Amino acid sequence: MGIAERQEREKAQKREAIINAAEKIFFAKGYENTTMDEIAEEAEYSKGTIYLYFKNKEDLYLAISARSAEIFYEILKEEIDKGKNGKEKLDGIKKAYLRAFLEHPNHMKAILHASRYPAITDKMLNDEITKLQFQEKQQKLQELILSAITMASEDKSSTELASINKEDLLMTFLGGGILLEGMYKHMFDIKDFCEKYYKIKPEDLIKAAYGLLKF
Amino acid sequence: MGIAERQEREKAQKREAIINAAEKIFFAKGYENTTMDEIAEEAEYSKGTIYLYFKNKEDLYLAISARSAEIFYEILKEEIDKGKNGKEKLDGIKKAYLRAFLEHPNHMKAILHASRYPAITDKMLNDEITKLQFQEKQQKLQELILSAITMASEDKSSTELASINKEDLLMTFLGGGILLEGMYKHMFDIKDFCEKYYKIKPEDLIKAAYGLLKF
DNA sequence: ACAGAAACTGACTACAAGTCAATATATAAA
DNA sequence: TTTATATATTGACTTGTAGTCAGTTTCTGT
Repeated sequence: MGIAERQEREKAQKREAIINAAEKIFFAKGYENTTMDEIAEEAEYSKGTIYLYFKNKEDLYLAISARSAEIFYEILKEEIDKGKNGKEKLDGIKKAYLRAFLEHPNHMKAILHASRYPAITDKMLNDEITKLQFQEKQQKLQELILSAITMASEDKSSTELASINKEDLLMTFLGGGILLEGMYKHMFDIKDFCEKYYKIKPEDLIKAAYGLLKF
Repeated sequence: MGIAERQEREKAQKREAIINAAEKIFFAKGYENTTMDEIAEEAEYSKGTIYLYFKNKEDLYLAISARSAEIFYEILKEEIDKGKNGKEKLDGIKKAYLRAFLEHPNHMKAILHASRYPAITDKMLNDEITKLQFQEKQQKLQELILSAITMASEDKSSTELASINKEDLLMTFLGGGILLEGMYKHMFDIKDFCEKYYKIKPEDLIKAAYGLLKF
């Protein structure tokens, strides 16, 4: 039994090592200009081995995107947790976006770029495990943001926020995510997307998206 | 002289025809899944001919992006012009973004996707003609938005907007453009980008970008 | 020590971007 | 009208890279 566990651990470590090598090359040269041979060389494996751990080039890039999403989530959580009251927590969300882009430009780029590649989107929409992981993260993110909003709207000291509808605010973020190209392929098919993914009426999403551009 | 003019006109028409064919295939199958042979067949030319009109695949896609930017600009102008006062004109900006995404999803996608491809960005940054065209459009867009803001801030009826600093608002849009991935490649290298392109301090841009996420 | 499983390799295949010598067509000159 | 020159077009070819797979090496249990 110990052996099987060790084997699994080693496999995961090798996978990580390949992702590290790939990340290095991808970030330095860009997706299109990176060859699998280069990644293989950097990882000190043959190309065939890379394909034992990842279905194809896009799948490997997806792994980097997933890691990037994790980084963003951690920053978001950290900034929200830092806030002492609702208002501060909401400011934390904005701060997190900016910190993420300034401190981890390549990883944020990876998140935004993931949706470009058909195979990545396909896997996200059709592969059960990937889909579940994605939805789980998505939900954690929503809960985090919603809790900040809830606290802000219950916060007596911030009079202007107290009157704001919680669901509207959440939708603002979801709409914002779509406009920001978030990780979604289907941002463009807004009509379909609303119903399929968020199960809300497009009009409501549009209303929410308007909110994002409010100043 | 008449002949030379006709030749030029025909050349432009052929170019347009190729762009139309390419647009059809790209929008139907996506950039990666489209081959130059397919485009050539749709355009009823040989592949070699396509390369007489466009340097490469990315260059052809850039032409579609440019057309898309034109469409967006027209919608933006239309919605801003529709507004009777400053407040309505500002609302027009938001409406334009949403109309554009709902009515021309593929073209908006083309705008967002252009920055992904190295050769496209390269041409935008290094080819003098492309650069000039891009900056010209950029400026027209800025003027359009700025005029709406100016009018809004001078508008006696909208008390809340009267106090807002014009430059701050403009920067909010520029920052927003960056966050939205606009058409910019260098959105990610924020520090460099601020100084090179807009000649403003990053801190100011960040302040402006915060504004975008304000609710 | 051996058999079978698992991990790994790199030469090979398939496919698509981009090239270019050859060909066809249009224009100008004689 | 004929010929020469310029311009437009072609598609077979070259090149580069993603992805495969038959063969080899290494590990594990008996």
